[in-house]
Amino acid sequence: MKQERISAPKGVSEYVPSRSARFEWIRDQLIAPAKAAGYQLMELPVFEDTQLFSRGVGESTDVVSKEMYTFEDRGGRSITLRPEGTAGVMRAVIEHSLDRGQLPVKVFYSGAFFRAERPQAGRYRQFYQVGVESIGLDDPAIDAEVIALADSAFKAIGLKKYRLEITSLGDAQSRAAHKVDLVSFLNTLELDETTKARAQINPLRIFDDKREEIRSAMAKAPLLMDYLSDSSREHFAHVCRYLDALGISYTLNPRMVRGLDYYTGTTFEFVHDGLGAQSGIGGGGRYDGLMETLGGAALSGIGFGLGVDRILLAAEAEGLLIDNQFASDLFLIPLGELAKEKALVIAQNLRQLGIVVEIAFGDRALKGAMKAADKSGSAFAVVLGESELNSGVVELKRMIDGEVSSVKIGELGQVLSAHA
RNA sequence: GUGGGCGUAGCUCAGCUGGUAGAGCACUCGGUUGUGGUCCGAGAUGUCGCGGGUUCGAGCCCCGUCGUUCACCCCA
Repeated sequence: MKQERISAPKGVSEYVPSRSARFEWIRDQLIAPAKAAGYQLMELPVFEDTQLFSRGVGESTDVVSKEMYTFEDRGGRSITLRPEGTAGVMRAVIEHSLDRGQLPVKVFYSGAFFRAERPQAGRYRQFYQVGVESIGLDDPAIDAEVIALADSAFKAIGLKKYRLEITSLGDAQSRAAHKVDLVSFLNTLELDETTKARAQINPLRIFDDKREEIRSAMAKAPLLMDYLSDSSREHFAHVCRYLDALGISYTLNPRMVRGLDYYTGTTFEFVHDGLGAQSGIGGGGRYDGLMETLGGAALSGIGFGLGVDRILLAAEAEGLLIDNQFASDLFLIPLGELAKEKALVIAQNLRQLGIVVEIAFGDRALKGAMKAADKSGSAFAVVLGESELNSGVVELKRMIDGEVSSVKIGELGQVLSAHA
C-alpha cells in the first residue's frame, strides 16, 4: 500500500549529494583559519533554557521577541532552539569555569541554528553557522585577529565580491550620551506609527531603514562615532591600524545596526553582493556586558557568526565550486563471485593506506560498471576477473586518457599512493 | 507577521481559445565473448502539489489549502 509522503518542515535548508560536498567543503574552509589560530571546538546543545536568550540576546530584539522556537518540555521547562551561538558559548564558559584559566578563552563552533522567520533566499528556519569567540581580554589586536579569521576563510574559498563594514558602538557611556541626542533628533522628524514604535525599542534601528525619505532625513542624524569616549576611540583606532597592517580592506559604516543587543565597541559585518536581500554572510563584534548579564565575571569578549548557507550561495554565485574534489582514487570492478569477495578485501587494505576506493556492486555488465567508474570521477579503474585472480596482476587504467599499466595486486597501494 | 510570482517525469521546461500528457538532459539495457567518455537503438518513470467547485469533459477556469520563490520586516 502506498503511504502518504512526508516532507521536510517549512523553510529548512538541507544538503544531499552532490551539493552536500560543497557544503562540507565551505564549512571546513570557514573553520580552518580558527583552528590554525589555536581556537578549540565547543560542541553545545541546540536547545537551551529560554532565559539564556531572553536575557543574553535581549528581550527587545526581533530575534527573541518573535523569531524563537520556544516550547515546554515534559518537565515543564521552557526550552528554546538556539537562534544564535554566542549566548550558549558564554553560558558554557561560565558553567565550566573556562574563564578561570588562561585568557583569552578561544573557541569555535559549527552547527545548526533556528529562527521562525518567513523563509526567503538565503534565509532559512534551520540554518548553519560557524562561529568563533575570544573571551576575557580587551586587546584590540584580538578584534583584528578575529576579523582576519573570517576574512582569510573567505579568501581561501575564493570569494571576491564581498566587503567588510566596520564601526564602533563604544562603551556604555558613549552610547548613553549619543542616545539622548539621537532621540531628540528623531522627535523632530515626522515618522509613521510603526517607525516610531521601532525607534522606541532601539533608536539606532532607524539608521537601517531602506526608504529613501527616511534615509535622507537620517543623513543629519547624530552619529555614535562622534560620541565615543577616549578609550573607545583609541581602541577602535588600534583595530583599524591592525587591519591595515594585515592588508584587510574595510569601509567604515557609522550607521551600521546590529540586531543583537549585546554588542559594544568594535562591530562588523561582511556583506556579499551576489546575493539577494539577505546579503550578510557574517557578522560579529565585541560584547562587554554579556558575560556578567549571564551571571559570570565581568569579562569582555569578541566573536562572529558566519552563515554557511549564504556563503555557499555566494560561492556558487561567483562560480567558484568544482565538484570533483571528492572523487575517489580507484574504482574496482569485480567479475564473478570469487572476484567480488577478493575485491572487498583489496579495497579494505587500500583504504587503510588512505586511498579512496569504490567497488562496482550489483553484478552489472562490464560496460555499465565502467560507466559507473567514469561517473564517479575516479582517477583509476581496475577490472578484477578470473585471469587477474590467477595471475595476481591487474591492468590499472588511468581514466583521464585510458592509459593502462600492469600492476601486481600487492603493489596497487604503492603505485596509487605515488600518483596521489 | 504583510504583500506579489510560481507549483506538469529525478532535473529544466513545453502543453493551442478546456477534449483523458510531451521534449531535452539524466537513468537502465543493447549495438556479438572482459573495459568508460562520442554516436546509434530500445526502455522505465507522472494520483499535472492537495481538496473542493463549474462543465458532457479540467493540467488548463473558479475557490480553498499546502509548498516554493521574491520583496518588506529581520538577520547568518
